[in-house]
Amino acid sequence: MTLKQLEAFYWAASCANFSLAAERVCVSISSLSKRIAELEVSLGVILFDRSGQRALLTDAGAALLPRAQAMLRDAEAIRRDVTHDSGIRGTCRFGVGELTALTWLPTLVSNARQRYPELRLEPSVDAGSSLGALERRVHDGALDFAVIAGRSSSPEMTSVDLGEGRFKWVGAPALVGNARVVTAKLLASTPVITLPPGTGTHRVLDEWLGANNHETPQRLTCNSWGVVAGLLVEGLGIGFLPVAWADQLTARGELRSLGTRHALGPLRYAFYRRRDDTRPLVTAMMEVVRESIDFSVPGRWMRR
Amino acid sequence: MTLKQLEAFYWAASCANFSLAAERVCVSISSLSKRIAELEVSLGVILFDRSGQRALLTDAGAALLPRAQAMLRDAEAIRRDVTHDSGIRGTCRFGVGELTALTWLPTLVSNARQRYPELRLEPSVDAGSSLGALERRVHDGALDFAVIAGRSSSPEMTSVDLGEGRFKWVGAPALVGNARVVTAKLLASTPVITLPPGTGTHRVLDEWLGANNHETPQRLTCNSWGVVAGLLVEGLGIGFLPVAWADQLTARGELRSLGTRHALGPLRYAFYRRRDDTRPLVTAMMEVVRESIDFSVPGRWMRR
DNA sequence: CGCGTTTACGCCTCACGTAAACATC
DNA sequence: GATGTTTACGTGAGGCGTAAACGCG
Repeated sequence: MTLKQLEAFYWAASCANFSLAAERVCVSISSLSKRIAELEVSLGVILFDRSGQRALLTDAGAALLPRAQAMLRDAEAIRRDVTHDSGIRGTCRFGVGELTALTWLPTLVSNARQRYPELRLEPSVDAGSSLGALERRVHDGALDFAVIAGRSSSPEMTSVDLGEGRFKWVGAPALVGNARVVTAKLLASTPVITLPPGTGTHRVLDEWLGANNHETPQRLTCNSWGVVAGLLVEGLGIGFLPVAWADQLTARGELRSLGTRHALGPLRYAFYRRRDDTRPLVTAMMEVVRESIDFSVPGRWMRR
Repeated sequence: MTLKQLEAFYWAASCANFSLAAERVCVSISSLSKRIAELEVSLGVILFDRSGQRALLTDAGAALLPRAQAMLRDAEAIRRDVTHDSGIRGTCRFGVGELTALTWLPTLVSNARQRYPELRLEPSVDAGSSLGALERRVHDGALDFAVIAGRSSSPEMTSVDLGEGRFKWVGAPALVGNARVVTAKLLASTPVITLPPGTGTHRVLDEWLGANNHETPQRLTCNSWGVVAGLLVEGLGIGFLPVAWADQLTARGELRSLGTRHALGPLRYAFYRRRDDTRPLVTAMMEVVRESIDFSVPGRWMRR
């Protein structure tokens, strides 16, 4: 039994498949498989049930899992304490939505690089695909954490609230004319440009429509905030943008702000991580996220 | 950092020198040294101060020691629990005095072999050398434990009381004639045959002499109980033997029991182990010792 | 046939022991 | 010179990745 074997086993048991685990451990799938097989020989116990297509933990494997985790945690603690070093190094893969990517992600990367120079960051931007995609990738072990709108659905995940983003209704001056508010008539005559169903933003729209008893208007969706803003500026419909973006474009005269009876609900963001992943790396990154997150950034792509 | 490196480090730090540690780990001194050197490189810390003749723990090494021990303990616990196995295997080196060796040591070996068939026992009999020899060998790491008369002197050792052995004065019929008690006159005219100074038995004699205000008689010492008994039977002096031995030889008529005003003090035996050695192996062996120890065994060598 | 895991195999590193060298007392 | 540790070095096992094979859906 070696620490390498325990590490291979732990990640293989924690990730969706050996492939993802092998990436974590930075070895080939073949080596990962062999390390696990050797651990099984060493302990004289079968850890995975290979009868199916994917390897599943046996009871013995489930019994070993927490102990292996404890060993790895202790080993990490030794490296950290004896070396007098944060121990935050290696690779950190995380996911964010496109809105985050376009606003405070650069701040996050900058802060993280400054605080943990030896940490290699691999942000993965999920461009408005279905809401659960990032969460699933965290759950599968492909990502260390994700910043997502909404709360966790799986009991194996934990989410920590990070604050909320707010939106403002806007429309191109040429489209809305003298209108200053979003009326039922306006909604009936022009499409709402927003993100696709399944995204947090789309849900904000649904809730707003329900609260205002509006009929469902025609929707024009695109999975890119940049494109959404562009379409709005082009006057192809009305919609809402993050407050900072809306203010900037309104100040330039490219868009006009539209009032509403009820304000758009906020979009709450949360830090998602696997409940059983207690690595200091993830907690450290959560702190960096907390101090980097800022919904008032106008978005770099706008600074033409 | 590997478990092997931690193991090498732990035993090197716990034993008196690398030689003894290498025996524990069952590798050459060279390999042990290299493992430690590699651990130092891996952690980026010097663990031993090699300036002197013997390697001494540095502060960093002292900080690592308990953590390394914890890691090894956990690793052992995994092997034990996952394998559903006592985990008592390998080699157990221990020391006993000659009196023990001649009485209940066979019982101990038998019980231990029955209970832990995979455990290889290496008893080391200390034939009446100085009292501290066995204790020092335990302290140095050459032995896992020892059964010694008397209590621990070092704060790094713990001793657990195991019971007491009692003695009876005897003399050969031809020597003592009609005498039935040990008198000052008898002590003045004939030597006392016993173990050498520094042994627990010798101390029992000293205390008895003091309690009875006897002058120090002539002593004939030998580091072998067998020889002592033989000399007594041959009538070369008086002395005392473990009760069971004395009774047996008295019943055969080879010796005659001698009364005294004050009885000989008991010789208390204790199980000695290093305080910081918390291996289940040692505790398990202590249990076997407790159920094997029996001072009423007449001693196998007597069954001619 | 795709996906996930294992096996085959050549390569090369690394860990081992023997023996010599080194250092301290 | 005795004791204790490290270095030199040749050898062999074992861990690695590529690529092919296997097995389940």
